[in-house]
Amino acid sequence: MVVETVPSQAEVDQIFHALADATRRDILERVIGREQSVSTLGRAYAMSLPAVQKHVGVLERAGLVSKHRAGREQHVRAEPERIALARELLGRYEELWRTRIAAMDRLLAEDPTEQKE
Amino acid sequence: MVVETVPSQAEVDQIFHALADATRRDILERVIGREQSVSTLGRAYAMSLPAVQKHVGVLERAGLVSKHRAGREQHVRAEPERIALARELLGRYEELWRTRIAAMDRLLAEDPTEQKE
DNA sequence: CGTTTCTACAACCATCGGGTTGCAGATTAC
DNA sequence: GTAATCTGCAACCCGATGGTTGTAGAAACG
Repeated sequence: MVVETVPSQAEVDQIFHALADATRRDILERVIGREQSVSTLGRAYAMSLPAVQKHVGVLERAGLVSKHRAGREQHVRAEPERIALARELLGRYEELWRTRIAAMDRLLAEDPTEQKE
Repeated sequence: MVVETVPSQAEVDQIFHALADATRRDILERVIGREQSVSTLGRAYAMSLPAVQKHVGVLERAGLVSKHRAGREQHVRAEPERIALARELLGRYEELWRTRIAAMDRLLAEDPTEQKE
């Protein structure tokens, strides 16, 4: 069963903004289905650790990952439901597209001379 | 049949960045299945026309809309395939998630004492 | 023709984004 | 206790973004 909560525009902004960076998408890929510590992630990229921390922070605020402390290290975990939500949002556009196209076809079939404004 | 072209990271950046703004998402919604001129779009928002033009430009560079001149006015049209592409990209994450989870389950079933590094 | 409308582009400004370095707190290892 | 590791945060730099105003070209209307 699909969760029916409608996220705010600001939340949607955050989700897509978080996805609009190759490093963040790569981090997301790495932690899907297998948690990784922040420092482990940090070693994977040619940038400073604070930079990676910031990326994780952006993903976390978007709800795409969550952090869980395990001793002195912090584990990053993907949140698949949030990813699914983003996909559903895009699905709405496609649904809207089909609806509009269908409506247009129906209109043309009913009365080819009329123009809907 | 699904088009199998793999977009560059920069293209994916552009696509998600274009989607990370409420005004742009609204523009996209408006032009799905029904073209609209730039000035018509401009009248719909509480901002200057150049601002709306810029938003359309961002959507256009991301491939989510295209512009077509009709006399003196320019019509903006949504590109549903590009939206579908974005959705498929997110679908890859979910697929990866299922794959990883399945692999983990299989590993645990085969040898519960071993820990994969 | 002149006027209006639709569009485009340049310049400017404030804010944000992604990167850096440096410092400090907690936890683990020795 | 001391040292090493993992993390977090603040300050800073610079390029990109999102908005503005102003100017100008091209097409439609009178």
